[in-house]
Amino acid sequence: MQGDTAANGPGSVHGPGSVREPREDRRSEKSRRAILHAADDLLVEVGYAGVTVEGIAARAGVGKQTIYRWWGSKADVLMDNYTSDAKEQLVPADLGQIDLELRDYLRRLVEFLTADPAGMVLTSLIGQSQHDKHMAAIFRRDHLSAQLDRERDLLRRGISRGQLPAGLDVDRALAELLGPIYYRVLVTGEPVDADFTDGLVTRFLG
Amino acid sequence: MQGDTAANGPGSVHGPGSVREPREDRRSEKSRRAILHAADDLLVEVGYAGVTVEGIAARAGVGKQTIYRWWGSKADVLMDNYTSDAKEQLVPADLGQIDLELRDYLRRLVEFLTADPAGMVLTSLIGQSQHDKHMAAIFRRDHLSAQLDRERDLLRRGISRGQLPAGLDVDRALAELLGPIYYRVLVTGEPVDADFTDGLVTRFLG
Amino acid sequence: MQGDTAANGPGSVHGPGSVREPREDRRSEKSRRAILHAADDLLVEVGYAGVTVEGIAARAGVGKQTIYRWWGSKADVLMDNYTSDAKEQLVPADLGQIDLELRDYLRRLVEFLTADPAGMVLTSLIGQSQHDKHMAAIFRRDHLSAQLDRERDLLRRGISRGQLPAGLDVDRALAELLGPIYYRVLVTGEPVDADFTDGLVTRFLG
Amino acid sequence: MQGDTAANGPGSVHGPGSVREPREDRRSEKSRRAILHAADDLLVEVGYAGVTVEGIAARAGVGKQTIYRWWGSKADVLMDNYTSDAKEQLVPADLGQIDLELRDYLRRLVEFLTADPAGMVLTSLIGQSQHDKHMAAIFRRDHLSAQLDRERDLLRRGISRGQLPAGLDVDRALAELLGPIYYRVLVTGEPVDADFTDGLVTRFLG
DNA sequence: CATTAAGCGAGACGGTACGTCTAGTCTTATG
DNA sequence: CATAAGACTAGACGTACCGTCTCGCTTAATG
Repeated sequence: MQGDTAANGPGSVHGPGSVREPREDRRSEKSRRAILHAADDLLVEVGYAGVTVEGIAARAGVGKQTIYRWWGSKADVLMDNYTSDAKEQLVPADLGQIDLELRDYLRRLVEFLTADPAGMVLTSLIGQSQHDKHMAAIFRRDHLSAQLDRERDLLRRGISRGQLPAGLDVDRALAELLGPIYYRVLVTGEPVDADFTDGLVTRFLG
Repeated sequence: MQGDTAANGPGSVHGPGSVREPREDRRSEKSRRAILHAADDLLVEVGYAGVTVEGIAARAGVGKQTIYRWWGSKADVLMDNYTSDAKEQLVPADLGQIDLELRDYLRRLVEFLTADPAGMVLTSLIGQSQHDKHMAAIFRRDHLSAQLDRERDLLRRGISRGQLPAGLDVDRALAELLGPIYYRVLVTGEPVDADFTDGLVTRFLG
Repeated sequence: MQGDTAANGPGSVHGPGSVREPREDRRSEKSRRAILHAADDLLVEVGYAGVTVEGIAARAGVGKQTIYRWWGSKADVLMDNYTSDAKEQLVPADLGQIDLELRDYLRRLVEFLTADPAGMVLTSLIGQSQHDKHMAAIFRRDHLSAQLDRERDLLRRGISRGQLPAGLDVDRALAELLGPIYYRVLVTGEPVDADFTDGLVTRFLG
Repeated sequence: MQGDTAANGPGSVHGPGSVREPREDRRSEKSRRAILHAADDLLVEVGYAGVTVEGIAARAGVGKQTIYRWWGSKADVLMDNYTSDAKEQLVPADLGQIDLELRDYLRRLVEFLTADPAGMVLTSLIGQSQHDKHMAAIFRRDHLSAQLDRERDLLRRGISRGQLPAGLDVDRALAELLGPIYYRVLVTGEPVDADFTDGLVTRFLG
C-alpha cells in the first residue's frame, strides 16, 4: 500500500488489494488543480447539468482518464472542489456569546448558500444526492459530517459556557436552526434575509 | 395539472401562433396514462437518474414523440405524475384542534417523504430543481404553491379558531415547522421519527 | 423479417429474431451515400490506418450511431464502398479470343490494384483480413466470391469455345494466372508491367 | 537482426547526434527475450489486432518505455521475433535435384504459412504492410529481401547444375512459383495441399 | 570504493478513438 | 392529424491504448 488510509483522496472507496489503486505519490498536483479550477469555472458558467467530464478535461487541458483515475464522477470532482471552500468559509466563529455566534453563523451560511459560487456547488451536490445513493453517501462522509461537527462544536461551546441548557439535544437544535434556512433555499426558493435568521436565533434562545 | 389548452402544458415556451400547438382534444388518454404509469414504475425500479424518456416510451409502448409532444422532459412527466398523488395524501386534516392537526400532518409528511414512492418523486424533483432553474420554476408553480396554500390554510384555520396568535407570520411558521423535516430528509438523511415531529409542534405551540 | 436474405446489406450476420434489426426500408439513402463517399475520400487522404469511424461520421455530417447501425466497422464501410467499384471495373470483357481476354483482364487488374483508389481499398481489405477472421469471412462472402465467379466464367467461356482444354482445373488456373500478380502487389511490392502479365498468359496458354 | 549500433535498429529515424541514442551494450538481454516471447504468445492467443504494446509490456513484466526504446511499434517487435524463426524454417534445402528441392521448399512454405505460429506472424506482417508504407519498407528491407535471396539462390543452383535454362528470369520464376501459394493463403483462404504445390513445380519445369 | 550514468519496472500523463447510450428532432405508415 | 415506430444528428459516456514523461531502483564501468 502507498500512503496511509486516512490520507486517501475523496472517492477512494476500495479496500486494500482492490483491482488497481493509482499511486497517490505520483499524482500531478498541476493537473489536480487545473481540474478543480476548470470544474468550478464550468459550474458557474453552464450550471451543474451542463458540466461534463469531457468539458472539464478539455478546459483543464487534461486527459479524461486523469479525471477518472482520481475521481469517480463529475459530482466527485465538484465535491472535492467544494470541501475546501466550505472549510474556509463556514467555520463558526468563537465570539464568546452564543447569540452573537449563532446570528453570525446563520447569516454567513445564507450568504454562502445563495451568493457564493461554492454555495451553488453545495446545493447542486445536495440535489444530486437525491437521485444518487452512492453520491449521497460520499457527500455525507466527506463533507457533511465535518461540517456538522463544526456546528455541534458551536452549540457545545454555548453549553459549556452555560449559555445553553446542559441537556440540550444538539442535533435536534441544529435541525431547528438550519432546517428552515435549507428549506427556503432548497425547496421554496424564497430569499432569506437577516431578519429571518435573527428571528430563528431569537426564538431558539427565547 | 397538465394544463388546460389556454395555459398550455409546462415547458411550452411558444407564444400563440408559434410553430405548432398540439390539439388537446385529439390527445390519447390511453397513451397519457400508460406514460405516467411507466414513469412511476421506472422511478421506483431504477431511480431518478436511471429513468429516461426512451425507457418510459419503450415501457409504455408509446412513441418518444408522444412524450415530447405533451411534456418537456422526464422531470415534467414525473411531476405530472406526482401532483395527483400529493393532492390525495398531503391534505392537512381538519380536526378542530391545531395541535392534533399539526402533529398529524407532520407525521404524514414524513411518512410520505421517506416511505411513499411518490415521496421519492418529490425529493427527486426538489433535487432536480437545484440544477435546473426552469424545472424549479415549473415545480414551484405547478406543485409547491398549491401545497403551500393547503399548509397556510391549516395555520389560518388555527388562527381563526383562536388557537394561534392573530399576528402569526404564517410563512415563517411553516419554514420553522417543515424546514427541520426537509433538512433531515434532504440534507443529512437521518431518519425522522414521531418524537421529532411532535417535538417540533410542541416547541412551536409552547 | 424485412427483405429476403440475399438482399441484406453487408455485415448483416444476425439470424432472424436477433436482438434488434434496423429496418432497411426506413434507411436514409442520403446518409448512406454521404458515409460511403466520406470513407472513400478519407482513405485516399489519410490511408487505411488513419480512417476512423469518428472521422467518417464527422466528414459525412452524420451521427456515429448511423454508421454502427448499418455497418459493423470501418472495414465494413470500405468494403461496401469497394464492392460496387469493383463490379464496374473488374468485369472480364468478352472479346471472342481467350488470349486477348486474359491479356486485357490481367492488365486491367494490375491497373486497378496499383493505380485506382478503389484498388487501394482492395489491398487494404485483404491486409485487414490477415488479422481479422470475421472481416475475412465477410470479405470473401461479399466481394471475393462474386469476383471469382466472374473470373471463372471467363475461363469457362474459353473452354466452351474450344480455346482451352475441356478438363482444365479452373480454380488452379486462376491461382496460377492471378497469384503472381497479387504476390508482387501484396508481398514484394514490385511494380508489375504489361510484359509481366502478358508473359503469364503466354506461358499459361503455351 | 536487431541491428549493430552503426546501422541502428529498425524504425530509428534519428540522425547521428540526434536527441538520444540508447546504448546497445547496456541492453538487458532478459527483457529483450521476455518481450519477444510475450509478443509471440499474445499473437497466438489474441491475434494480431489484439496485440498491444501495453499487453506485451504487462505480460513480459517490462516497462512500456523499454519496448519503445528498442523497437518502434508492435509490428516491429513481431517482425524481430519472426525473422529468426523464418531463418530456421524457410531455408531451401540443397538436395542436388531442382525438382525435389522445389517440391520440398514449396511444401514447407505452405506448412509454415498455414500451420506454424510464426507463419501467422508473417501473414500478419504482410497484412499490416498494406496499410502502412513505413512498415512495408522495413518488412521488405529486414525480412523479405533475405528470404528472396535464399530463394533466388535455390533457382540459381538449378541453373548452374544445368537443370534450369541459363536465361531464366529468376524473379519472374519465383513469382510464378510462389505467387499462387500466397494468393490462396492471403486472398482466397483456400487450403493448399501437396498436390497443388507439386503441380506448380511440374508445370514450371515442364 | 564511491560515483555516476545508463537501462529498467512502473505507471501517470495528454490524447484519440472506441462502441454505447440518450437527447430531442424528423420521417413514414396506420387508424 | 395524433400516433407507434424508429432513424436521424449530436454529443457525453467510461474504457482502451497510444507514445511520452517522470519516478526510484538496480547495475555496470569509470574515476
